[in-house]
Amino acid sequence: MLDERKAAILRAVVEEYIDTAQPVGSAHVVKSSGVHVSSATVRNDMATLELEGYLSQPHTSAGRIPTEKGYRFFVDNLGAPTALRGSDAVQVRSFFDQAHGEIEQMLQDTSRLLGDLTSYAGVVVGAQPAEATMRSVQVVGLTSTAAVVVAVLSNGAVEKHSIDLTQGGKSLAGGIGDERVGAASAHLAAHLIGAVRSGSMPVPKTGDAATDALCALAVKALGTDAADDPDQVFVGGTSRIASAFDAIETVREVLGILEQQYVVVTLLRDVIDRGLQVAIGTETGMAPLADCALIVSPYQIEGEPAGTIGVLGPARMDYPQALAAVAVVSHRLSQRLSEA
Amino acid sequence: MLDERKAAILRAVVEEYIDTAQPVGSAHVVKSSGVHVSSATVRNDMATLELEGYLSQPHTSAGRIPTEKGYRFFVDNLGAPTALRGSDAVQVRSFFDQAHGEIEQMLQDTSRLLGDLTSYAGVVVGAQPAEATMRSVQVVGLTSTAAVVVAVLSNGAVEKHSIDLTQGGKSLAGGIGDERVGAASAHLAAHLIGAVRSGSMPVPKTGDAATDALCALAVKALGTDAADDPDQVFVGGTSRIASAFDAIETVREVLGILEQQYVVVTLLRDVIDRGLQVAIGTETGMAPLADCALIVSPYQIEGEPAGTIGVLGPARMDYPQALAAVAVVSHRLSQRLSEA
DNA sequence: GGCTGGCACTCGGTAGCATCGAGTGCCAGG
DNA sequence: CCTGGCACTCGATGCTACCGAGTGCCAGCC
Repeated sequence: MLDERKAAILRAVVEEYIDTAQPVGSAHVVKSSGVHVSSATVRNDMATLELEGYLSQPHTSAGRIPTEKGYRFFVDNLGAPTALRGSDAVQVRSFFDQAHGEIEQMLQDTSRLLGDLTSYAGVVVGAQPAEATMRSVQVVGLTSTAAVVVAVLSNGAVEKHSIDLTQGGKSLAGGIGDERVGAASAHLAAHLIGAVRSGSMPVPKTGDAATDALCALAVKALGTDAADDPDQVFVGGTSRIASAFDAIETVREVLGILEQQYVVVTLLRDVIDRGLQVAIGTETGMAPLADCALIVSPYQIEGEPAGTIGVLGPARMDYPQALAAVAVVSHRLSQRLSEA
Repeated sequence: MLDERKAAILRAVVEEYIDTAQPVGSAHVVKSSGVHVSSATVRNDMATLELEGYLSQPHTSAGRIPTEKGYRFFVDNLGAPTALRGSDAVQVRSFFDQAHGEIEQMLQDTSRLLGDLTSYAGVVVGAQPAEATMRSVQVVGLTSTAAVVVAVLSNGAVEKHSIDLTQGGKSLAGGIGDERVGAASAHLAAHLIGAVRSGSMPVPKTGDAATDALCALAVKALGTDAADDPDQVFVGGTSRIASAFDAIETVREVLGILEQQYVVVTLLRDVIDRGLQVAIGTETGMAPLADCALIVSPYQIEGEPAGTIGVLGPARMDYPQALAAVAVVSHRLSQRLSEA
């Protein structure tokens, strides 16, 4: 463990570097850290901190820069969470007061809100309605070989899946008439409404091969894990990534990551699963994010874990501010989604 | 109009500049343009071209760069459309052969495909099902003060709108029971199925105030113009924007535009409405896109105009390649969406 | 033992300067 | 009207000198 003074020095270096993106020298630390010792003493301590891996030096005659370990110590020792800036608090409040309508739209807007609050990229992974029960199930025929299943879940989510009837084996080979679609729709409604959505929902046979085949396709479509549903990832404020790094190549790589919804979901889930709230650099597990930090927080609906929000920015991120933003938004979002 | 040789010189400058991003000198033009005159002659012509606004000079002793007008002349005189590169043609073919499932997913993937083909950002604006008829309308209650209307349209689109019953005036003030939701659902289905979706769909009164109020809310929700539905905009390959410009500020601005779905829709629509296929620089009507070019193409479903695809890249874009990509993808997409 | 003032040293950044060369404009002659 | 020739421009490149922020270390002090 670091002694009091070294911790203060480290903290000062991190804060200064976050602010200026310039290597921090011992003189600056003396001015800003509140430790009342000479710069020579600070230098000695900084040398030790470098030896222990908290700081590094871009070149001999420059100041120090925090390492990943340095940032980690910093966030682990932040102490009491900061409050949001007043104007930001107002923005969050008015956002959630005005929020209404489609949940997807709201989550998308929330990702943008996170971006606005932090000047980094905001990410929202939507609720996985795994535990929801079905309120309505309906099959609607479009052509003789295409149909859609639409299900409304108890949490208000609407799921839609296309069905290609040519996939349904020989009993559907010739297409299917409206009456059988109707029969299948009624049959599914009768047996699935009230059931928990899952990968294996038993539906009894009707005796009619074509109707049963259609039901089977519909059930299969409905059972597809919603976590794989790419509509459930929302990223906002990506343009801010361009301001966060000066190496254009880094910008490209980070944007490339954010484009891949599946990767983003996995990333957030991994971090949450490891019990982290903040992942710095290699802690994210993704090489292109070596210069990034990620802050995550789960949110709940009616107390049940529902999804994750996060902020992705440079490792030299304003952690107190970003942590506050993520915490507040996660809290307000949970509230908002639970009250409906 | 430009004489033969000046046109050839201009073409050579544009092509070279697109390739290298370096100002092009008279000597290079002689080598690459096929005009068999001396560099001095080319210089004279280039001076004229500059005077007429097709070229500009970053500074006195440098080569020439195409102006917006120069690019415009270039694309207007491209002649026969180029074919896609072989490998790209294969990629398009296999993409559409494998495409299946949800239309939203497919459009999203299409935007990514466009990005891959051109190395710029791909944009797809989804079908506006304004002309579609309703195949199914359903109201599902969630709580005593919230419900959703779900409509399936003849083109396979599923529309979902949340309804907040507290907005429904005093007849709904106390919430509403399941039986009335059911009544409203049946009533709407009876009168709207088969109707063209529009902003004003008449629904007769039932005589029950609460049911009528709910119906009114549902109809209003359904009538909302689908063009405003932000789910209908898909942008892919944004990370490539980072490679397309060297000024990081430009990257930020362009990404900022692409983030605003409403702006993107408007942008594409404006360009299409002006009858353009290519919009260069200020032709886009957006100041931050001064260094960009946009290629658009509408696509059809069953011969009916359905939406727009496009590619946004730097003004020094590989126009032949990008035009070919947009044309082919638009064609194949139309085909694919019509066959279902 | 730990802190401090002092000092020599390092090395990236900047300014000044000469040089280079790609490119131009122009002109006189074919 | 085209061309070879030529003087000129001006960004890019490379060199040198220098500055200064910052370091490491040491001898001395509390």
